[in-house]
Amino acid sequence: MAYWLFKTEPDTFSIDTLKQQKVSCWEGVRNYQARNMMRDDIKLGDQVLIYHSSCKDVGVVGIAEVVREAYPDHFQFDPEGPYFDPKSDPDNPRWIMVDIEYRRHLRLVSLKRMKANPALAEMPLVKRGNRLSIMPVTEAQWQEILQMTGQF
DNA sequence: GCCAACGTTGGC
DNA sequence: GCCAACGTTGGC
Repeated sequence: MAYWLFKTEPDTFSIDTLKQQKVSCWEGVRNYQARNMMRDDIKLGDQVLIYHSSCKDVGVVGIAEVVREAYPDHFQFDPEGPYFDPKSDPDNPRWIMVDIEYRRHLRLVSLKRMKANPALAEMPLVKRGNRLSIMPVTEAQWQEILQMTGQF
């Protein structure tokens, strides 16, 4: 079982939305590096940290679990939607998504605290200018972040 | 709203 | 294949 961190803007889709829906597809990833991780590495049962970006309280806010592995992201074929990609071929879809299921909220672990923690220095998230919306998390980093919530 | 950093595009 | 221009991300 592997660990991941998924970024989301809570104004669009938050941990609360996920809790309401229980299971949600993770559509709209339009970055090749992130896509390749979903395609090749993200497996059923993997654990996911949910991270809120571009908002007041930036940081890790909860946990989810992968409940469906990569399949075509149909939003790429919706010309009215925000994730439309006119260059994607329906017979060979360019973009994929996975489904995740809500597990629990966590007490916020802010980006500020994560940046200040030497144990997390190697996370892409805390490195300057990183824009990956999906990134791997090591077991040590996972444990450290859970510790930082003060809940465990 | 600003702007630095990054990925993508397209001319050559 | 280079690289400048452009658009987007995302913290602040």
